[in-house]
Amino acid sequence: MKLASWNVNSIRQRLAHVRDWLVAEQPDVLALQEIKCVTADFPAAEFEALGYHCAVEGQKAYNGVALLSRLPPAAITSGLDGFEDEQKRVLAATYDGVRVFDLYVPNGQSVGSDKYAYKLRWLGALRETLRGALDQHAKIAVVGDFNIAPEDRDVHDPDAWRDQVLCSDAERERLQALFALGFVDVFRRFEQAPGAFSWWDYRAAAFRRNHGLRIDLVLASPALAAQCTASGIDRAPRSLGQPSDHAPVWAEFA
DNA sequence: ATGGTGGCGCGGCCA
Repeated sequence: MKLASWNVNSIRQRLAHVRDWLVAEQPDVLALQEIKCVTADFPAAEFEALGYHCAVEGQKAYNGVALLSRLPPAAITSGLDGFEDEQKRVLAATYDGVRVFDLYVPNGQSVGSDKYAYKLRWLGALRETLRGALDQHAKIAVVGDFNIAPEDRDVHDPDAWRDQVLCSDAERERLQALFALGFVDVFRRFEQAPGAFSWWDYRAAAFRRNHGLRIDLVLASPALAAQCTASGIDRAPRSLGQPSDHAPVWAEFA
């Protein structure tokens, strides 16, 4: 099973890129974030024509997540347990016994802001949701835009980013709390070249200079991580015209 | 350089 995740920054603007990538890479599941449209406006028919099922949690203008899959989704849920939220950031479904969570973690804006406090609360609720899910499912994948660079090697200039949002200790501790549940950042299970990032700011020629962060992750529960055979980041779509600011990330499971 | 670019939707917010 090949699982992938891509923050597309508007599915309506990125439809051609996503369609081309699906045809080329044939993932079994592609989790999308920042679709930036209501569910009724999601171009489901375009993906169904390629043989993909769609589960969509849309929102006007901001956020929004969707799951595209070869198999039909089972047991679709949205949101975090016990966390009321207007913002559509979480969608989960089960495929062939694998529970897949698609996340668009809050950005947090800046350390100390109201949005940062919301991000930390949200990550606390995520931890509780995943702890509960582990009681129900052995094989869980948690994929998406985590808006946290796990370590300094995931940051092009760690000193410049020190204590900034996406890199602060409190955010990294919340991510470590997921690892403490047994989840594994499968990308790091494999040999990777340095400077492997998944997001580059649109400004200041950041992609050309590889001024990026690795903030898009595939986490796997212990039983699923044991089946992981490969993981990577596909930089190619980021170099196309009118790209998303994120690249797709993927992992394969036996 | 207190900037820069991009999306939504049409002024300002968000990333």
